[in-house]
Amino acid sequence: MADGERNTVRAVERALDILLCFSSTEMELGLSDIAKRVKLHKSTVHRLLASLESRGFIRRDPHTQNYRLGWRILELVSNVHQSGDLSTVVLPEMTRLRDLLDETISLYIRSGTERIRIQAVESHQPVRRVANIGQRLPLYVGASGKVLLAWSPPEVVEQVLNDPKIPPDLDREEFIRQLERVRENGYAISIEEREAGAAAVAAPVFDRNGQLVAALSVSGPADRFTGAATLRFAEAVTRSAKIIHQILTAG
Amino acid sequence: MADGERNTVRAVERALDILLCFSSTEMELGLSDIAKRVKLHKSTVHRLLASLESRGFIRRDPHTQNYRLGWRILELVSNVHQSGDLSTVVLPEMTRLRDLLDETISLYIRSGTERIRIQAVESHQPVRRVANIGQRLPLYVGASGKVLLAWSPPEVVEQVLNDPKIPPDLDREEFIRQLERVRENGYAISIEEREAGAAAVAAPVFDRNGQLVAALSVSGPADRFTGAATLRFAEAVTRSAKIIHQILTAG
DNA sequence: AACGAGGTTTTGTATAGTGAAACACCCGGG
DNA sequence: CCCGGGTGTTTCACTATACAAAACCTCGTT
Repeated sequence: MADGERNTVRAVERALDILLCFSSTEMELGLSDIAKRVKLHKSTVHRLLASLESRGFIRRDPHTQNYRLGWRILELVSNVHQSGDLSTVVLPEMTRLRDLLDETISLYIRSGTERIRIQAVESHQPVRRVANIGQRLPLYVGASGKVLLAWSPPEVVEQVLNDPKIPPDLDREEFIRQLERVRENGYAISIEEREAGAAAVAAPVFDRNGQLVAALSVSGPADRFTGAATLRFAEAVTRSAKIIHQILTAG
Repeated sequence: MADGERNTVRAVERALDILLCFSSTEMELGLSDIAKRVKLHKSTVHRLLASLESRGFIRRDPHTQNYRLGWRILELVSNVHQSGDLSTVVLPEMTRLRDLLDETISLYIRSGTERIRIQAVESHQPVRRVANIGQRLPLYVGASGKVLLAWSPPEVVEQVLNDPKIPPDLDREEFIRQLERVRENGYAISIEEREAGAAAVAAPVFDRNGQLVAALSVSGPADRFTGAATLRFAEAVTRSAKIIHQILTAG
């Protein structure tokens, strides 16, 4: 349904692709910039931008006249999270876990062949893992990715391993064995696997029906994720995942 | 340019109107619901929703199959505010003011004939003003609205007073006199003007060129906004507005 | 069974969306 | 001065994309 190839409106998809140009670190973009990124003619982009601007999703910076995200996004964001939602319900326990470990706590869900960080509580330490809510990351790398795959149906693992973006040298059988190990351990560890200098430990969060709903992770600089600390993190994150499961079961 | 009547793409505007159905308190909506709200045929709405879903702006709740805002909004929101931005720069001072007064502090900008709350720090009190970032409100009512108009060009005041949404019984001359009074005082007070039980005091924030950029307001339950307290709030909010002006001038 | 509610699919058509070109403006260099 | 390169804005001929209506499907209720 949501594969984007059927029964959709091309003009709308193009406009949304323009909007997504602003989801990276770029703050302001000019018309030609955007046209290059989305590979459309300038005049088409100009019109699509005018449409986005007409509804407040895009605005023009008063000084530079470059395009920026509009305030309308703010208006919507309070409705993405809502009470009773997973991302809201888990926040107190994530905050408690952050206070216990003083590392950055993130909650990921799987969306297709990616994971999305839908909630985060950052460490207070000067050197910490920065955690942008909404960020999308691969599933085939990192502790949380492995947790999300370890408890997903085999078709999902297959789909991920068939993703063209996957490194050609990834050993499928070794990867499957890793997922088995994650299931046995009940958590996953990654040391500088996705990003140099960064490490994480993640545990699965199950809902009231025993279905995987999210991965809870603690992440930070790799030099703080060694031997005894890693085990301590694993215990704590696993315990919190169970507490969240109880909350979801009771709620 | 951004009046939405020229050189825009109708399909895109329609899709965005659908997205805006979710900006009120509605969390989930069905196809027929949405079609009624935007006054389009079901099949059109179905296609537009599929387009929004293809890019992650809309998702379907796994249990109810109703439509909800997608996670993509989260991904964008971190780019609406950015360091160096007004809404980011003022946050420490707003937090300090909230801690001083223990009332909700908001920052509004004018956008056309409306005001938008672009930043907020809520009171800790059990009964407090709730402040949703991104909310749009009229300019012709409320302390912040009057502040934003009092320092706007006359054409803007004219435009606002000609807005069809304005109450027919609004006394234009009295309103103009109120704006003059606001300019003399250097702040505005509103008691149960926009909303029963709620009151606010607001002061103007100027940029380095002496141009009005925002209104800083303190708001809460009306019964806490009486005589001496109101004056105290006025002094404090005006002082903070000046501090913000200094920050903007220095930065 | 019929009916009404919800959502999904199909289809003919005309108009809405498109891209290319022209235009406007700015800047820097010769 | 002209030229070229960059930015953004406007116009217009053309056609295929977006549309709405109808049909269809499922489910629950009477």
